[in-house]
Amino acid sequence: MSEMPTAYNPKETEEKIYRIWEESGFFNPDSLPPPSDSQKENRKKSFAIAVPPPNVTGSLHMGHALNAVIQDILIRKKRMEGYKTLWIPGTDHAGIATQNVVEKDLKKQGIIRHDLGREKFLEKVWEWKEKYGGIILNQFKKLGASMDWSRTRFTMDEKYQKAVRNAFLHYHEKGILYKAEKVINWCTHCQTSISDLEIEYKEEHGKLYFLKYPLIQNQESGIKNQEYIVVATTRPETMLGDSAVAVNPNDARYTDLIGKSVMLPIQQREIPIIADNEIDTVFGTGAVKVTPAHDLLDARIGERNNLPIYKVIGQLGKMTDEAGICAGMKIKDCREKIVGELAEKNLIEKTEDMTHNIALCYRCGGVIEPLPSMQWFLRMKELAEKATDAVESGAVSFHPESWEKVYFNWLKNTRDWNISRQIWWGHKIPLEGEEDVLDTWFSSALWPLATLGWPEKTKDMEIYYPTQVLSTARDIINLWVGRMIFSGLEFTGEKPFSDVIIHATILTKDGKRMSKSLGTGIDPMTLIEKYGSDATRFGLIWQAMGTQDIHWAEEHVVAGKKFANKLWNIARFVMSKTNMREIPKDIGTVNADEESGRFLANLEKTTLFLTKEIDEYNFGQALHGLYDFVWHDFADHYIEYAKKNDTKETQAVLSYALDRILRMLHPFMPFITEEIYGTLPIPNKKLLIIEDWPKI
RNA sequence: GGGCGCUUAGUUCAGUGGUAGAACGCUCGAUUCACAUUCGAGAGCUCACAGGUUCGAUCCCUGUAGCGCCCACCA
Repeated sequence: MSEMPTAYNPKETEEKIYRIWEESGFFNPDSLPPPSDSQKENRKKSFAIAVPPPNVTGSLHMGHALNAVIQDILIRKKRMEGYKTLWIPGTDHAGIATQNVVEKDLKKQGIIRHDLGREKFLEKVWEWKEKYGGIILNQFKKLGASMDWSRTRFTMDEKYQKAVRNAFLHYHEKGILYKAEKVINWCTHCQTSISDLEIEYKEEHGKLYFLKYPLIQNQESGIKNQEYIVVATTRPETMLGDSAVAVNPNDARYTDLIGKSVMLPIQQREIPIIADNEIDTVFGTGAVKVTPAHDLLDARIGERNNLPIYKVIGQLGKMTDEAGICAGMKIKDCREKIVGELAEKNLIEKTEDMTHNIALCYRCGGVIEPLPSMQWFLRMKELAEKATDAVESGAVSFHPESWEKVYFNWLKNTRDWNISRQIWWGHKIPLEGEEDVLDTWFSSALWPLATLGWPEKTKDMEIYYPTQVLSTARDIINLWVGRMIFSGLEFTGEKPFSDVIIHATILTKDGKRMSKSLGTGIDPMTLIEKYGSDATRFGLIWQAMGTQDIHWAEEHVVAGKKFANKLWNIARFVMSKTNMREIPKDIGTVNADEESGRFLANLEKTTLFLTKEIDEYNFGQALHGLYDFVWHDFADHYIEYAKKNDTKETQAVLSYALDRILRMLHPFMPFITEEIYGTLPIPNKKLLIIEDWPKI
């Protein structure tokens, strides 16, 4: 005890302790020592988590930190309970996102991607990956994550490429992969297609133009007293590519006009008036100009009615030759010109102000143009059904359960998945003559499989698949979780994991999104530097009470630091009072007085509560309960009592309680508990990380 | 347009069909004796609002308001 300073110093301790853990090899389930008697039964079972691989675009943010701590708590508890416990680390190549940050970085040096050429550019990306991938993994260590580093994976490492190739070819042979020219979301900045899930919408003030399309009047038409049909649009420039006007078949205003034609102004093209059920009778005039090339709804209408496609907007966001008088112009200029022309011809009935959503790329913020493009698609129907069944049957469950709705909703409505991307950084499509790469989520979808060695029939697959827990943020439930579930089922016939934990989102104190670019982000590493890793973990979990978003408050990290110091001093006191050589194995043998009995009953109750709350993924509740017990019941109350009643019995209770508290607290605050445990004079003790979880 | 969540102390949040809680902050006091990163005491919440169910509602139901999020092709 005398060698323990009065204040706990995390800096000195944490690095040392992490090294001891790494050297022990206990993060790797293959090198666990033989189980204790109480661990024996569980050792037959495995408990595995594949960490959601952070993008190699930068460093860990608060969400990563919270998620890592949640997983580490589960892993550490299971390890103590005796399970073959495996936590697989890794990083994600993050296609577009990484390509973008590297491009930005090169731009500072005045270099453009195309100057370098594909090969040289990819070298630069790999350099970036080495640097930032390393930083990220090191940050996990700082957080105390007990990951098996010998199994570290990257979504583009050699074996992973094999897995991706295998998956692609499987779908291909199965016949649910097809190549087609369809209207997709095209990012004019990234110069690639992106999936529906990669779009962000931003509200913008704009105008709704009411355009008059002249009806073609001839003897057959029989049209009387009506010269125009009026269509409403926010994008007048796309009229250059119109191939029809559509109305709802039940719209009495237009019944007579269905089957008739209009003369498309400027282009001077005769186009039909058709009926389509998807037209909303309430919006605008109830008559819609149909541009099959540049709108997803119009594309469907076009397909149903066999309309010709006029591609008037090109991949660079400029008007094409088919745009006639606007060929080569920027979209904005074209709009001005078209509006001018139409106004001159008196073909604009009116304009109205309106706010509407414009589609932006979730990575670069560039404008998304829907346009026809030759792409690879994965047929989703059967896969979505598999993914739905897995959750409906209870094979996979969400925590909190309410997220299942979000999941089902997407699967029910999802369209075929555009999996090809026209960027450089990613998995190449494994077919002869194909230059494109795969959507980064195509490879992410294989994460739980590929990290265990699939498609090889590895020992790891046998032992650890399916994994148990997948913990992540809500915003990638569909982007990632759903796709992992159907991939797992498709390739192994088994779910990839059984429990999906959707953790809270960390916001700023006033409920705003944490964002690096807005300067509202907090760096978890700064907190660790300032308060220590245990305190940071404490602060994160303390606020993670459930589904409620966290309005981040640093004072809880301060509380964590104080708590660590409290624990330190509890240990100093207990060691000064007792002989820890004699921790009673079974406290039932201690002939305790009434006060001690009450305290011990509380200890049992807390153990029970804690175990239950962790098992139910209520981490905040678990920590609050434990904190309360340690500080108030143990320190404030029982230690004070033991000072006044310094007997063999109270000493036994003190040492018994300290030992157990260290075990219970270890998943939450692993460094300090290991450090204290290491100073206890107990013969033949092991590292706390593999000691028994207290049994009730 | 659909769906979801939230509203409880100054702040961040728990919680329960029957005296309303924690942490931090605040006030007052203590202190050689594990810890001042401490200890003790205390002030502070008509549980968003309005109805309803109930012997009893902060909790259950309905509605209203405010805030936030997700999904969707309002051209």
